[in-house]
Amino acid sequence: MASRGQYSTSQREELCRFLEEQKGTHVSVVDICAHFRDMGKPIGTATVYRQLERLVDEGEVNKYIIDLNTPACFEYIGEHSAGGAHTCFHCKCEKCGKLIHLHCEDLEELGVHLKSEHGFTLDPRRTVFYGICEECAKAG
Amino acid sequence: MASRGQYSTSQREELCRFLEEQKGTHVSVVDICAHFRDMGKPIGTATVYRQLERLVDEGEVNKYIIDLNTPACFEYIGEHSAGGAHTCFHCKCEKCGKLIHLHCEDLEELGVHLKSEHGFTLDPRRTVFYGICEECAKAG
DNA sequence: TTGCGTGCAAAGGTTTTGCATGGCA
DNA sequence: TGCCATGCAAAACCTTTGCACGCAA
Repeated sequence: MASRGQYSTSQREELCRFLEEQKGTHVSVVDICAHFRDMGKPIGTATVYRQLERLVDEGEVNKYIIDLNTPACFEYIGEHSAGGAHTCFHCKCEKCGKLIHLHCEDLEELGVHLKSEHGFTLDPRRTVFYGICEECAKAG
Repeated sequence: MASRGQYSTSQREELCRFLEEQKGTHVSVVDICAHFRDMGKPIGTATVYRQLERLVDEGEVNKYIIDLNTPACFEYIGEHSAGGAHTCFHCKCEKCGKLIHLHCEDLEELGVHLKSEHGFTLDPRRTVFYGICEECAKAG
């Protein structure tokens, strides 16, 4: 969908391309800026934020809020994919602080269950599972 | 269980009492500070943050993040459920802010799944499902 | 030419931290 | 007495905003 009355700039193009390449992971604004700086073609932070906001509105990108004091994560999910928008879940280790991204089909059940049994519409983008990761559990 | 080697101060006592009185709603750090300032017995912002952090660790208080650029919300949820009896999950409505307590057997599966499939030990006390509650969903 | 996009710098607001003081046990 | 908690102020942090310039259409 062509944006209504909005321009397509080289920065936007490159940002989109980069996000698509990262499909499956997420990146923070800092990551993005660092990438383009390293490429020798820096993009202003404000621009990145503004374009990401548009992309989120357009449904091409998901924004994840892990917690305060952790920069937001962004993930490309494809063209305003009405139907199969595939969002992922997050686990945050309370010990080491590591963030784990889960693309797990079984977890979709959770949303279904909450909806049918409890009438609650889960928002996976805001939901974070807290606990202890495998390594920390082994370490004691 | 007395906190291990930690003191109980008047600030902590008063903060706890205030939070208990607010049970069912959520308050921000700014709300808390304003309350005690109005009472003529101000408590430093840093102290409030530090005590809240302890209370969250102890499982007596939940911390909610509605979105970045909105101060975090805190809510008293009761004494440390130490023994573990039945763990209670929480759903937070992003629209009306309502907190829903779920005592649901089926949700125990979530912990089992995360453990067996992803090696992650879920901490139900700190995990909050974000989304839209039934009423708000109907209201559109 | 029109007006949106960019980029820099500064502001905005929340949360954290350093350090000296005060209070609990 | 020893150690933790407090409080102030400053720092750190992410994110937003103002404004002049540049570029797409």
